[in-house]
Amino acid sequence: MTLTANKNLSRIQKEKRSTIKKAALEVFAEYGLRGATLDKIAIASGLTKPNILYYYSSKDKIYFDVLNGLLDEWVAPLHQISPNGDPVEELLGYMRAKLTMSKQKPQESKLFATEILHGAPLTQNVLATSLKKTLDEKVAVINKWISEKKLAHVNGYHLFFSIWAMTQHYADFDIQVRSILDQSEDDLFKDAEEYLTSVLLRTLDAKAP
Amino acid sequence: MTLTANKNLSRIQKEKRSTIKKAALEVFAEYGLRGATLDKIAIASGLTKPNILYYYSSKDKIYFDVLNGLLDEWVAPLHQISPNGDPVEELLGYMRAKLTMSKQKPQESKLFATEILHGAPLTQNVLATSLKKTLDEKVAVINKWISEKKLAHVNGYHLFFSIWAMTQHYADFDIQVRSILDQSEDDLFKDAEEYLTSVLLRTLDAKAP
DNA sequence: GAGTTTTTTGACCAATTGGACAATTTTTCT
DNA sequence: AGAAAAATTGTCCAATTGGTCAAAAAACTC
Repeated sequence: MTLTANKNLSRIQKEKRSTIKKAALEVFAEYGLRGATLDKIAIASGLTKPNILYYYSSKDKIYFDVLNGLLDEWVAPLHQISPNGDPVEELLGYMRAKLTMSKQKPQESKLFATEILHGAPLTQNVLATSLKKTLDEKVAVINKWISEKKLAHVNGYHLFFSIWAMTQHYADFDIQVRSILDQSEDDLFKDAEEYLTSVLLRTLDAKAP
Repeated sequence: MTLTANKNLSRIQKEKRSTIKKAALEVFAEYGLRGATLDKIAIASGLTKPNILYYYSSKDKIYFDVLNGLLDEWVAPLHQISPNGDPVEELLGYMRAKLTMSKQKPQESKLFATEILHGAPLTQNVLATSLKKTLDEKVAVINKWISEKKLAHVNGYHLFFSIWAMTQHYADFDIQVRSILDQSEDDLFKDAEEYLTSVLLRTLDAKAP
C-alpha cells in the first residue's frame, strides 16, 4: 500500500503525473531539492508551470512523490537475499543487482545520495524504520551463515555499507570516475563487476579464524 | 602555488576571510552551492551580508575559494603512499588516513561529494588533470608491486575507487549509517576500521593466481 | 451538440535572492 | 591628533523563485 493511492485517476492525470515525475527526477538528481526549480521541471517536462501545479500543489509534493515512488524499488534487491541460498552466491547476486542499478538508474542513485547527504529530510523516517528492520533481518541471516561456518567472520552491517558504497559510487561519482578512466560505460562496469566480485569473494570466503 | 595568493593581506583580511570560509563550509556542506544563501553564510559567520561581499565579490567566489583551499588537503593522503614501503602497510595506511578524514572532516567530505554529484562544475578540471595524474602514478606503483608478487592481482583504479567509496561513505551518508547503527561515533569508526582493514587485507594478500 | 467537467495557460504577486552603493565607523599611518 | 585608508553597514534594487487565479480551451457526458 503506497502513500499516494493513484486509484481514481483519469488517463490524462496518470500520464501527466508520470511525465512530471520523470522530468522532476532528472532535475532533482542534477540539482537537488533546493537547486531544482519549477521552471526547470516545466521545461524538462514540456508543460507550463501552472499546469504542473495543477497536478502537484507544490514543489515539495513532487519531490516527495518521486522519492517515495523509488524507495521500494531501491530497497528491493535486499529482499531477494534468501537465507536458503548459497551465502556467497546470494551476496554476489546482491552486489551485482546493486551495481546494475547504478549502471541503469544513475539518476535515482544520485537523487537518494543527495537526499541523504543533505540530511534526509523526507526519508530519515523510512531509513530508521523500514530499512533498518530489513537490514537487521539480513544481517541476522549473515550471522547465521557465519555461525554455520559458511562465511568468514565479518561484520554484516559494514558489509552492506561497503556494498552500497562501492556500487553506488559508480553512479554518484561517475564524473570523477570518468575523469580518471576513459572507457566505454560497458567496459567500465565490466571491470567494476570483476573487481567487486574479487573483493567480495575474498572478503566472504570462509577461512580459518 | 595556489590560485589565490594571500600574500599581501592585512591581519583583518586574513581573519575575516577565514571566518567567512569556515562558515561557508558549514553552509555549503549542508545545502550545496545552490541551496546555500549569502544570508545563511552571514548568520553562520556573524557578519553582515555586505561585509561578506566586501571580501568576496560573489557567492560563487566564496565557494570557489573554499573548495580550492580544501583540494590539496583532500588529495594529500594519496601522496603519502610510498613505492618503497611495504605494499599492504602503505595501502592500509592510506585507507586509515581517508577514514580518519571522514571522521574528523565530514563537512569537507560532503562538500566534495555534493560538488561531484552535481557535475563538478568547478573541479572537473582538477579531477581530469591533477588527480588523474597522481592516481595514474600510484596505480603504476601498485602494478609494480603486483608484478613483484607483493600484492594479489588487483585493478588499481578500482581499488582506489573502493577505498574512497567505503571510507567517505561514513561521512557522506552518516545519517543513513546512524539510522541503522545506534553507536557512539568512536565505536562506529572503530568497527568500520576493523572491517575495512579486514576487507583490504583479504583483497590485497598475495595469493597463488 | 449543448452542457458540464477537466485541463491548460497568461498574467500576476509576494517572498527570497545575489548584489550595489553611499554613508558611516574603525583602523592605520605619520 | 589628524589625515588617509580600510572596514562596516543600512538601504536599496533587479532578477528569480514558488505559487495564485481567473479566463480560455479541451475533453467528456448525455
